[in-house]
Amino acid sequence: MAKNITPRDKDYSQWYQDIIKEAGLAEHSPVRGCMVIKPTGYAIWENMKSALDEMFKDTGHQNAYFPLFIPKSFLSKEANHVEGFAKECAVVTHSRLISTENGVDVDPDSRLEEELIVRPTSETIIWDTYRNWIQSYRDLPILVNQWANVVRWEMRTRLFLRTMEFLWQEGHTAHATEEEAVAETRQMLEVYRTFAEDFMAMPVITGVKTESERFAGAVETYCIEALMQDGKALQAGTSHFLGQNFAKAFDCTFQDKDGKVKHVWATSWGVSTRLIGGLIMTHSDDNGLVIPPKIAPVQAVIVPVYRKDEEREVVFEYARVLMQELKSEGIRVRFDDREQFKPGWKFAQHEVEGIPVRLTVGPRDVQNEKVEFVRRDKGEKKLLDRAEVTQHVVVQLAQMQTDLLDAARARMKQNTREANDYDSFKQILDEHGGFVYAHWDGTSETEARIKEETKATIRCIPLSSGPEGAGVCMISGKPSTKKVLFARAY
RNA sequence: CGGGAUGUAGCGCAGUCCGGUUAGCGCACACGCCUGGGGGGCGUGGGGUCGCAGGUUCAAAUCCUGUCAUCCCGACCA
Repeated sequence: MAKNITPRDKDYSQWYQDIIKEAGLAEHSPVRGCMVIKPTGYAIWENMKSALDEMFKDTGHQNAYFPLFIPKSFLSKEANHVEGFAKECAVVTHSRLISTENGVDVDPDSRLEEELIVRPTSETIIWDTYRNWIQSYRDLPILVNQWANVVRWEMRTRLFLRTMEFLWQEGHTAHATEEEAVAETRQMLEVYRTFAEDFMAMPVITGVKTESERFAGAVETYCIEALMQDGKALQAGTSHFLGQNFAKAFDCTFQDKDGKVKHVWATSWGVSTRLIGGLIMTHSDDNGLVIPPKIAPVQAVIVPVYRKDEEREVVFEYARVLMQELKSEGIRVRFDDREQFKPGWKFAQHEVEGIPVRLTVGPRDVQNEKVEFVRRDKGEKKLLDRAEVTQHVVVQLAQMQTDLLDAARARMKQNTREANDYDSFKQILDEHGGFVYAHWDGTSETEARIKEETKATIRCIPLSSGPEGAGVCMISGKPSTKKVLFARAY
């Protein structure tokens, strides 16, 4: 039905790229692995951003901004951190260009005394800064977030899911006690879970990462894991308890109430534009993008239908009054009065773009005081009395929001299975993909072997969901207190 | 970074194997008329250094070398 969109069952990866292109979310830049986020894609990000930002403020955080460039020496201070990021850093070595016959070249005389690293994440520069902000327990906690871009030199990239430069937010907090820092880590994980479910309509499993999947430099990494339509998992957000690792590396101490000098306890947490990829792969269909109303840049579009100029006039008037009425209810509405496109073309295009609600008005409707209503996720047309339109739209936008979450939850449930031995584990992965709960002995050797043999990784050790009960590891037969969550992942 | 594929108008493609008029088609775009409740019709137009750089040749989209980018599969990662 939709031109230019490859059906999911034919080629899921191609479908994903087609959606991004046809819905006008982003495109490739001339530089490998980077993307241009187009206005529609950026509007989605802005909506996500403002919802999250409000949640951060509500939990006591403030925004600040730290620089893009980090002195090379900073990266070497926390051993695990260095090791984790060393292989994917962009390095600035020179500060000038000179004109040549063929254009420009790097001026060899402009070599920097200390090279600069384009931040892959900001822990180091932030902790170097916090050291100066903190002297006493009275200076704590520091609850700061920043919205920024970061660069990680990736081998293989995919629009939104993994790009060399991406947009994100990174929260960095400093606390006087371990308990407080852990509570902060858990609190922000909960913020992410709430955001994913309430705004993105994307159900997630919360849990703890294993040592091998842990953030470089963290003591514990918590995460939200989502399940995409093709049965692959997506890490959608992380919240790290950093212990005193960075405080020690950057000599960040405070004098406590008891007069003793102690190292500060830290957290960091982030979500990125990767979430947009998750959003696409959670709800969209073969006709194009489907996005929850709370995140949709345009929530309702009005399409006029007319033949003659007289009809055009009355239909436009009817539509404009309706638009104002919807606007006054706080609905993001667009009146598609473009002359160059036919109604049928507009219908198809709005579906590709994922506008949640479409209202069609023609001469017949003006005559009969009706409006045609269609919801993007349902597709059925419904003729409404003019008087009930606005209320209906308000109700249906809210309903669509919960319907999308319910549908995604049902799909997650349907694609979550338990394996009690390694053979059935492999069989489930090959036949269905999805989430698989299984017993694991807790060793990284076993984890590595499973990954090697099946491509599945431990997504997390679930916090509150999933099957309870002890058993034995499907590989080693050693005791396991609880099943952990496996999947092949993006 | 290894293996494979691709790059020709804004988009999708043919032409490349086997070099030879003015590089073609569909959609989109501009203009006109008919149209308009699910991607309309007819007509007339505009738009290309064939990814880029070298080379072979009387002659290169086509052959050779290099390079950049994209996609898929691996290794690495949010």
